Parts: sequence; C-alpha cells; structure tokens
Amino acid sequence: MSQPTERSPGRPSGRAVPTSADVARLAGVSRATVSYVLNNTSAVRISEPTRQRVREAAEELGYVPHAAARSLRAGHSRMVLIPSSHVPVGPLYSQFFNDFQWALRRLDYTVVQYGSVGLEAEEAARAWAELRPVAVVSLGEVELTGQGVEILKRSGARAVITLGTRRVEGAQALVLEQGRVGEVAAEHLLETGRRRIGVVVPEEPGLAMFSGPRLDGARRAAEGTGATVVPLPLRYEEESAAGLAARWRELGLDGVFAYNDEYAMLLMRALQDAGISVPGETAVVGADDLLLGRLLRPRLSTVRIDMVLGRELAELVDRAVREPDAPSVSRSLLDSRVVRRESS
Amino acid sequence: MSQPTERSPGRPSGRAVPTSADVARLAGVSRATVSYVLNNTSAVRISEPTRQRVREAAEELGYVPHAAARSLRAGHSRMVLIPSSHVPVGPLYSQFFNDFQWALRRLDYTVVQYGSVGLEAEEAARAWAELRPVAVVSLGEVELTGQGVEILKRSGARAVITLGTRRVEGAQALVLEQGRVGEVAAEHLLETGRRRIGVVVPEEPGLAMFSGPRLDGARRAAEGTGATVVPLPLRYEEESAAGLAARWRELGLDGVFAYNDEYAMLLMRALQDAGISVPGETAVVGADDLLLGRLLRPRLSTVRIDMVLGRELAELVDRAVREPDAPSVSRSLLDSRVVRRESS
DNA sequence: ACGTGTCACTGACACGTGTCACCTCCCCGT
DNA sequence: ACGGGGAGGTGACACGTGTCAGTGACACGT
Repeated sequence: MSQPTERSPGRPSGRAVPTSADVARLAGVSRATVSYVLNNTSAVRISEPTRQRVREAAEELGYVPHAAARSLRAGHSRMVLIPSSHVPVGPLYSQFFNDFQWALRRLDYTVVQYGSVGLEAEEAARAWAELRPVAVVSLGEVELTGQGVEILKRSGARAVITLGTRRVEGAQALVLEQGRVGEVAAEHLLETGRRRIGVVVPEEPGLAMFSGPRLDGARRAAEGTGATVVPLPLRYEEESAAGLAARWRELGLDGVFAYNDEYAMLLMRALQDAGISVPGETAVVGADDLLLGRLLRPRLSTVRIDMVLGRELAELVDRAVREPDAPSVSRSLLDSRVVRRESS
Repeated sequence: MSQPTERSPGRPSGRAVPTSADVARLAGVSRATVSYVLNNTSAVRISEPTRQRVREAAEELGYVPHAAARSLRAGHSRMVLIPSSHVPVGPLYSQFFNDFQWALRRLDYTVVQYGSVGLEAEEAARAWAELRPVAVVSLGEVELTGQGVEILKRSGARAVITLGTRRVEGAQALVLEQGRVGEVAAEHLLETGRRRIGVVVPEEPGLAMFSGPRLDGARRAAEGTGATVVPLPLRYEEESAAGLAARWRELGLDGVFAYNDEYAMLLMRALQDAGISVPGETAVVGADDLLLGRLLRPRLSTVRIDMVLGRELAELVDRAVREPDAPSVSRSLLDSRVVRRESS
C-alpha cells in the first residue's frame, strides 16, 4: 500500500517545504555550492554569477534552512536556554531580562525560553537536555538540582549558570544577594532608632526564594544590637492585611520591612485604617522603588535594587561557553540602598 | 592531520554525549530495539527482560534523546513557538500566559518562547521558520506581517495565530477587543452624567497597540451623545502628571478614563495635589482592577478585564494544527465590565 | 609535451533518530 | 517431515545539512 519512496525529480510547487537540494536544482548547481553561497563560506571561492543564481533561486522558493538538521550536522548549537516558569515579575526584572536577551543575540547566540510548568526538577532538566543547548541560564524561577546539572552537562551543555539565591552543585552560580535587601532595610530602621522590627513574609508560593533570604538579611543586621526581628506572614489581600493590622499593638512593633513596595503599600493602608500612625508609631519600608509608592501619603520609603546589567551577564555566559573548565566564579550581583522618603 | 574517522567501539566514559547506539552497545541489542523500547512503540513486541536491560543501559549512560535528530527524522515537531519581546506585563496577562502554556503542554506540545529583540518583521519570521515549529502564536507583542505569515506557512507551520488588536493576512486572528475596554469605561462615565471625557494615552512606546483601540472605543461610546472625548498624552512619571494636572481646569474635563490603574493612580494623585476634587469635580476610571487601586482614597473605579482562558486558546491552537484548512475563525476574547468604587 | 597551480565546482559522508521490511528461531498441528 | 505462524529482534534507509577531498578545465613556465 505504501508508495515507492522515489522522489519525483521535478516537484516545483506542491506543499512540501523547500530544501537546499531544491534550491540547487533550480539554480543548476550542486547542493554543496548552495551551502557555500548561503553561508558565505570564506574558504571556498564561488564566482559572482553563480552566487547570484543561487541567491535568486533561494529567494524564489522561499528557502529557509532547517535549524535542526544544521545543528545535527554541526554537532553543536548556539542556543542558550532559559527555563521560565513566569511568576509575575516587576519592571526591574523585565528590563534586565530584555537587556540580557539583546546582548546574547549580539554575541550570536539564539535565546530560547523554554517553559516547564509543572515538571519535576530532574524531569525538566531532561527535557531541556533534549534540545542540546550550549548553555542553560536558570534565572532562579525554576529549581535546578545537582543531578539536573549533571544531566545537562552530560548532554553537551558547556555552561550551566544559575542566577538565584542559592548555589547549585556543579553549576556556575551567580548569587543574587537578596539578603542585602533585608539587611540595608533593617540597618536603616535601626539607625532611625527602631528596636522591634517586623519583616513581612509573603505567603504566596514562589516568592519564598526571595523572601527567605531577605528575612535572614534583616536578622543579620539586627544581630548584636539588642533589637528583635519578627517575621510577619501576609497574603496579598486586603483582609489579610487588615487582620495583621488588628493585632499590631499587641505585637509592639515600631518598624517594618515589607518585602516589597506592593506589600508595603497594602500593609501601610491597613495600618492607617486601624489608626496606627506612620511613621510616628511604626516606620514602613518597602523595596523596588515603584513609582506608585511615591503617590501614597506618607510617601513610601523603599530599598532601591540595582540589578546586574544584562550585558554583563551575557558576557559571562559567553566566557563560560568558551572556557567551560574555568573556575566557577560566584559573584554577588545586586547592589541595594535605601531611598528614604516619609514613611520611615 | 585528521584522525581516521573510525569510532572506537568501546568508549565507556569519555566526554562524548551518549547516543542510542551507545545504549544499544551496552545493552547488547540493536539500535532499533533501543528506539522501540524507549518510545514504548506499541506495534512491536519486545520481551520484558530486554526492555529492562535497555532501560538500565540508558539510565547508566544518562542517555537523553536528541530532539533535533528526532524531529529531523520525523519530518515535523510538536513545537509551538511564541515570539516574545517582553514588554513588562501585569499579573492578568501573566496568569493567562501560564495557563496557556500549561494547557499546551497537556496537549503534548512543546512550548518555546523565542525572543527576537530588534529584528525586522520579515527577518524575525525567517528566524522563527528555521525552527520549523508546528504552530506560531504571536501574542501581539511582536509585529507579524502577511509576508511573515507566508514564510512561516511555507516552512511547514500548520497554524499561525495572532492574538492582538488587528488582523494579519493569512493568519488565524483572535482579536482582543481592546476597544471594549475604552467603550465600557466611557459608557459608565456618560451614565453618571459626565460630558467632557479625557482619555489618557501613554506616551511610552509599545503600549500604542493597546492604547489606540481603547481610545477609539471611548470615542465610539460617545458618538451621538453630544459628549466630547479628549486624548491626553501622559508619560508614566510624576512630572508629566503634574503638568497635565496644572492645565486641568482649562481643559474643562469632568471625567477621565486613564488607560490603566497605574496611570489612573498617577493622575489621580496629581489632580488631588492640584486641588481638583475626585470624583466631585472629575471622575477617574482605570483598568485592570489592581489591588493597589483599592488602597487609594477615594478608591479607584476600574474596568475589570476577563481575559480569555489559556486552556481555551490552547485547544484552539490544537484544532488549527489538526485541521490547517479550517476557516479562519476570528473571535473576540475579552470581556470587560466596570467595577465602580469611589472615584467615579 | 609535461609538471605545477589556481579556479570553480561537485560527490560523498556523517550527524542521531524512527520505522519498515525482513530474518531467525521455535512451537504446533497434521 | 513439513508448512504455518507468532514472538523477538535486526539491517538499512531517509530526514536536511556542512564540509573534506577530489575533479576537470584552463593557464603558465620550461
């Protein structure tokens, strides 16, 4: 029942996608020549008239090379894979990500975001490895185990870089010192005379990766000063904030670092509605320096986070790809400082 | 100088990435058997002991199949490509996108986001076509021309779907009726007796795609009512808002739809600082129903946008892939309604 | 006439996988 | 003794590309 697999030599139109062989046929040259022309191979000399003919044939057929076949033959690709689970992120991160992507493209890499929603860590790593990326940059949204790194490296990845809060076995780690954020916030509150400091810890899942280190940083700042640090679980809802505000007096806090400008705004409103004066009775500090925070009264004090430059990270990826055996640097890539406004 | 290309038969470790041939060798079977076992091919019977041996060998070598080789051989892939230029987006969109991705994975597609920052429309389409995706879903962030659609289809894409504000030649278009957002906002303002209505139009590039239709929608609502609609350019900065507020009285507006809750909050604060009472003198309506809008006083009225379900869109993609010749449906996928609070 | 070189191009192989047709045992019924 | 047939497995091809070695054709110097 199966057709003989002979390829009818002249199949000019049809619905088949054109290959370089089709281009060669149309231009009246060999497939090799087509490859040389379209890739501008410098080591081989092809006459100008022939080049022209090949290019015209390719144009006419709408030929587009097949990336899979190409990287199969080449034995490697220039694909940088970025796992993404897409927690909603702020403009800060978004800006950084754009820069990063742009810089990588400039270095002639192909950036691919590959979502792996709802997969196990190792299972996800295997899925990424199937694509044979030359590098994997995990931006901390997705968990990556030492086992996963091993799978990726064995599949040919020359660089596995994690950009997150904790180190992963075998990978280049760029630690985002989230702790610093909490630390400078707490230091600021201490300097202005506060002694019992609350730290808001969002209950939303997926944020633990950031909130944990920030809390720890605040604790570090308080160490040895005699001040106390109290974690405050909070959901991003008005009722949750109202509930927290209702028992505020019994907590006896005189300062609070609220993880985030959004949580800070939520909490500050709830405090004010409960009759707690800000900053008189309690100082409030957020983070991210959102424009909206400046619209409240009192204006929200905040921690401004200077993110690593996308270009810088792209160059680091490039270096890691070219020298995979280089020592595993692990730098801190955040700089944080307090912007004092009126709420503290 | 080149080594003879013989492959040393026993190369147990080394740094080479293992192929199915290596697995076959280790398990003492043929490559075909390996393929059958690992793919659970039902039409072929392999004894249980052999299956075991193959699986163990694959495990031991850390074998991961090569996606490129696989889809090359298969002649098609199940990759859905989503071009992304990553303008910072709100939680609404983010949630939708997660659902969409999850639903596609459930339908056994591989979702890949491919950024094409700073490429021409046609050039970008060519780059996407190289990956030979089975479907392309443009979420409106990226321009896609009729020419681009042609390139993609010729390269084997069975479905090209645009999800945006305008239709594209040759593609399945799902029009997001951004106009409705402006329309219901304006209708609401008109119902509450406002006659001179401002519509904030962000000056930030990349938002024009949304802001234009919203303005048009507001105009549509005002048509025939005798009310006037005035576009108000605004940058997302305090100074810009202050400038607009300063000349508010001479504009003589009694209502404003501010594109967005964020712009609305910015403008409302500036109006209040300039001594304009809200909603007494001017009513303000935003959009997106952000939690933060509820924290202001007066609480911000807003347009709640019910986005299409991710699952629904995923099923539509699946249908389009299975029946590429189906008629080009083009539905509206937004539902908008006003949530009245205190600012209007 | 002959070796040497250069130019422009082509033939053939390899990359890793899925699958189809075929092959070899071995058992069973007559 | 022989045909039939199923169970379990293998050999070989094709997918589309990049690249190396080679091949005529022609020019040049002796």
